[in-house]
Amino acid sequence: MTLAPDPYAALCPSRQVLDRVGDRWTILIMRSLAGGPRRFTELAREIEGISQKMLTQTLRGLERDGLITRTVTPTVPVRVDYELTDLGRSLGEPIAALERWAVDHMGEVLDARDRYDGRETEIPGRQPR
Amino acid sequence: MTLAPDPYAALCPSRQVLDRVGDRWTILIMRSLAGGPRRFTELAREIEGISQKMLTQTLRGLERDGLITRTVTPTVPVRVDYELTDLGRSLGEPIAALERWAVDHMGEVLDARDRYDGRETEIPGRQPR
DNA sequence: CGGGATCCACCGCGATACTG
DNA sequence: CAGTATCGCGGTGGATCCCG
Repeated sequence: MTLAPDPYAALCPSRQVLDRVGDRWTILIMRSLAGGPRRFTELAREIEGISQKMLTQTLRGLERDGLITRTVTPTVPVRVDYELTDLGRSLGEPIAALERWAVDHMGEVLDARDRYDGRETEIPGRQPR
Repeated sequence: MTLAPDPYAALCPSRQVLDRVGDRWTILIMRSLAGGPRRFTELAREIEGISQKMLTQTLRGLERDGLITRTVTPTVPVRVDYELTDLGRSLGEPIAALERWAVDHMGEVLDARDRYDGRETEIPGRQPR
């Protein structure tokens, strides 16, 4: 920690992508934008539960990574549109693959969890019968 | 926030998968285990930078989700082997897709970042030339 | 060897208030 | 409308000690 602040950042590219994709809001925002350009308030409305701070922050990160564009129309009041870039759209494929896995296997995961949690909360001397 | 502690957990299955896959260590552990069963200390050695607490914690989570098995051999000292389940292995595919995207497009992302950061730190009156 | 328990520092994020 | 600025809390993870 004294030498390198984050030794993993430079290690694998997948780590960097996962840091983007893995956070709570990126996927939801990109899914919204997959339906076409969106204004700031539209995104805030479509993505239930997001704070305006996190929306701004995540959008900045996505723009920085070249996954979306931010277009300001200097009317009064100002209008800002966000839109996926080709790069952003290309990321949609692997994400979709992950979502397909989730949908296909979520049942098994949930079952596994039930089994695991059930085992843990058993009273040791008690027979399950 | 007063009604539901986490309204997103129940919303989409992809969210749950991403919470697993997205954290710092899951991918690294599963990649290690893709090479065959591993003991606790082997994992700790292969995955540089992980604390023993996070290794334990992440392994528990993976076991709970049915992605890995934990086998205890009651020798002295005890021996514990971790191994991917079929379910765990099946998750390898979508993850590999994501990693392929990362490798293929990391250059573009990095370029985009440089451009973005460059713009922001420009002195307004100064011409870039 | 393979953990569990505890303590603590950090900071991510929400809430709130203000602005062009 | 689309943000920025500030404050404060809670949870995450590292460090350390202990145990079967």
